Amino acid sequence: MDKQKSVNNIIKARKEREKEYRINSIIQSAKKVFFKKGYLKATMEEIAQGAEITKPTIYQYFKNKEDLFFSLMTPVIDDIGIQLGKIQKKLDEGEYKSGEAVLRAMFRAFYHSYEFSPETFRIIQIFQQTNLALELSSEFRKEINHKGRSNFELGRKILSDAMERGLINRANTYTLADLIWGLTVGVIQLEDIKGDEQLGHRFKRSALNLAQEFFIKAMTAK
Amino acid sequence: MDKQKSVNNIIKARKEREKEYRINSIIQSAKKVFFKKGYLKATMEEIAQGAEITKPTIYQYFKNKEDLFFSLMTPVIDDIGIQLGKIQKKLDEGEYKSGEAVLRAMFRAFYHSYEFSPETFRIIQIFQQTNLALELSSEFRKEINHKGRSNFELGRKILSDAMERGLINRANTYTLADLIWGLTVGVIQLEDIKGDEQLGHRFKRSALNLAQEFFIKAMTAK
Amino acid sequence: MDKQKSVNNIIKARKEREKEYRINSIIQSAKKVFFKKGYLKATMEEIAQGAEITKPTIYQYFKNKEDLFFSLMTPVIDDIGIQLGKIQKKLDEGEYKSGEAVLRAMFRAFYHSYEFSPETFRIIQIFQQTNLALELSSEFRKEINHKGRSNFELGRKILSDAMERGLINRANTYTLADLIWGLTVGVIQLEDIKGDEQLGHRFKRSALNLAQEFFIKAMTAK
Amino acid sequence: MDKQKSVNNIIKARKEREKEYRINSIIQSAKKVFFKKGYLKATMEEIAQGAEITKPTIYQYFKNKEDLFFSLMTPVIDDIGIQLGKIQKKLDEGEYKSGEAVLRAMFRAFYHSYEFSPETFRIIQIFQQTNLALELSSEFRKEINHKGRSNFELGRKILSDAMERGLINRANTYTLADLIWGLTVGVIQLEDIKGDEQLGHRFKRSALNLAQEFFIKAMTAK
DNA sequence: AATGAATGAGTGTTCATTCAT
DNA sequence: CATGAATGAACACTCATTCAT
Repeated sequence: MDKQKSVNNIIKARKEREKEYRINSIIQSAKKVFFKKGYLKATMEEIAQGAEITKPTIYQYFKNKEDLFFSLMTPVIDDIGIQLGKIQKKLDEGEYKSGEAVLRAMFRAFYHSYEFSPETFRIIQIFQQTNLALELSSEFRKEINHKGRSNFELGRKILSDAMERGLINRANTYTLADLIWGLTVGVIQLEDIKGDEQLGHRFKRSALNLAQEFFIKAMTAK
Repeated sequence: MDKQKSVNNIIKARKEREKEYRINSIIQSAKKVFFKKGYLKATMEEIAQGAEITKPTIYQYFKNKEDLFFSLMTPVIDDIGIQLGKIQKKLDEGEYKSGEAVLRAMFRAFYHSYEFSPETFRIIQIFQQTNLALELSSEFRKEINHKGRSNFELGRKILSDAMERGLINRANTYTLADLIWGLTVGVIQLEDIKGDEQLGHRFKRSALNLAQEFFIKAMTAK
Repeated sequence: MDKQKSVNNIIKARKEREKEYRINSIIQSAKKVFFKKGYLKATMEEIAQGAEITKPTIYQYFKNKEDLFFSLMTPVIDDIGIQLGKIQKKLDEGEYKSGEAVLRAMFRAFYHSYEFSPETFRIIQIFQQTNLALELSSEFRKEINHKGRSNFELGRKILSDAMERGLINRANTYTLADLIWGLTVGVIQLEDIKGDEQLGHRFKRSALNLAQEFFIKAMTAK
Repeated sequence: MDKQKSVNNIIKARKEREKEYRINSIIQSAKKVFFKKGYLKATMEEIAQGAEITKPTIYQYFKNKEDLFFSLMTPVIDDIGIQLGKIQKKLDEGEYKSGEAVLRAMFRAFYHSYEFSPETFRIIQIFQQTNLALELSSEFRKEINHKGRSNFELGRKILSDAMERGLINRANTYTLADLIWGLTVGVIQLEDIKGDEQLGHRFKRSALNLAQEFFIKAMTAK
């Protein structure tokens, strides 16, 4: 009997794996399609084809197009939050000896998700655009906006703590946080576009690096 | 008979005026609607209503939705080109005494169109998004890309000239030009979004100013 | 110039006629299809085909499926209301010499719309069914329910007035009004079904007539 | 070995019981859902959930949605047939002393199923609607229609026998049978609708009672 | 026997675009 | 020149039904 039970468990585990695999393949395909087409132009049909399934199967795992889209966003935003949390902790523990280190870490927090998965990162941009234009059902909108705001506040906190500790120059933390985020997104976006046009791959990313250097220099200059 | 001819001319002139007026009202309405809804969500119907005409009339003056959209873009890109041209000229004539002045002028060149008409400026962002997603008919795409590239080259030229003259520090001009543009667009975009959420109006625009200050400081630091 | 104006008027009038014709052909087709298939099974496609147009054209004249459906209902309900109104007026003016005349008139008020257009009448039945099951947008639902109730109240008023005047026997007017309506609808419904099955065409309608006779006899019996 | 056999029988019996229990729980759930939603809006999913099983299990016991639906109908129709059969028998045996008693019994035959289970009764109404609209597979349609007709003939027979015996006035039995059935269904239907709108619960059912009184009075009047 | 998963076939609705007037 | 009217092509989403396990 125990044997039977363990066989059942094995089957159950396999099914679980397959389910996760399925969800994952949908997510991967959705990422690609949303990335390539934007929210509105992306069709469930194309996403399904990319995942090698049929449309209705998507609806088995995701309530609707919005739900699917937001499922892509959440991990990125969460990831940024986690990275920022780590910085805050290290800062609290006095592990940063220079403002440069703090700022570099912050930039990396944002840049991290992009490096790991540029497609996913651009989902955020698409959200920012979509957010302006579409009436997204507030259910998800609220959640996302909440998380976004919470990340923003975390960033501000880090900056103001770093100021308290005399690691970086004083400035309006709202403005600063905006600047870092806007700069990162704007430059990445531009690079994406240029990348599409094959206009000099080797220069990609260097703009962002340069931006950081300038930013850091300015914020730590005596 | 001469009298008749001149009457005809007057009528012709009026018709011309009316035509321009009509085109202009379409463009103004299109600007608003594209701004508010993005390219895909914008409908010809809504644009027509805003221009107080009916849908088919738009097609009298614009080949299709794309054509209309690009008609909005061109002046903005041209405007930036003109501003950059002026800077180049002043630079050639040795009128800039400091790197700060040059860079400030460059930022203003980009920022100019936004300040003058935020709606129009955002059309460019929408284009950047759309460009990635839509299969835009290459006819316009080429034209726009050509102009964009030409602006980019103009910007690079200004930067490298300024370096030659020892006004700003040496750096990769490709990267620098990207940085200025990406930073401007990214921060404006962010401010637009935040503006929608009413999350602190007074901080708007200051992020962009701060970014410029940092940038200038770093590029002119000894 | 007057000539031109009158020509324009003629054209305008023709267009008006054509428009009404179009709307009418949609309504006729919708009637048939809703009648044949019921609300849910009826498709906009089939209605369009019946009207010899394409689907989107329907949406030029009707907001959506519901709107179209209710557009069919309203006239029938209104017609009944008008018929009842006439009865009330004649009753007020003392024109009915017997209870039999009043009741016969009431039955005819309901039966009138069926005789004139059985399809349209059955729409009401479909509404009653649909009303139970579907979440119809309350906008229309309210309007219809209001009219229905108002007809019901009108019927009750006639009955109670007739009682006051000693024309018919006293009874609960709520119950009576329900009875007349339920009986009419129920019998017509049954006849429709039987008619479909070709089970004795000559008996059709006689059931309703018989029901009326019984009803009248009972209500006017000493 | 006999022991084993009897154990097997016990198990078999249990399985049989469980199977019946399962079928019954599906039927109960289906009744509720069809009642609430009508044939088309009712989903197999919701029926399954109500029966605390999953969709495919339904297909173990019922060929398809239609089959399930008709499985609900048959008992109601049979019940009416049984009630009518009893009346016929009593009539044959001369147990009815008055026409009133016969007619009252007939009404009760129809009303019986409604009183016992309004949900089940409304299935019949839904069938009448659905029958008109859907292309039901003729297999079941025939069976149902046969039973329906047979009930109808039974009703006619009772009426004509009662006429023969001088218990009720003479009239066309086809018409009369239609009238009784149409009246019952129509009034119940109306009451159901009104019940939903909470428009006077206490008046419910009284319309049907009143209808019966009128009917009886008219059929037995000298 | 029961189920998780998958899917084919459909349906209402929207919108850029065209055309006769 | 302007427009009322029409339409082809899409697309999100649903559901009865099947199948491997």
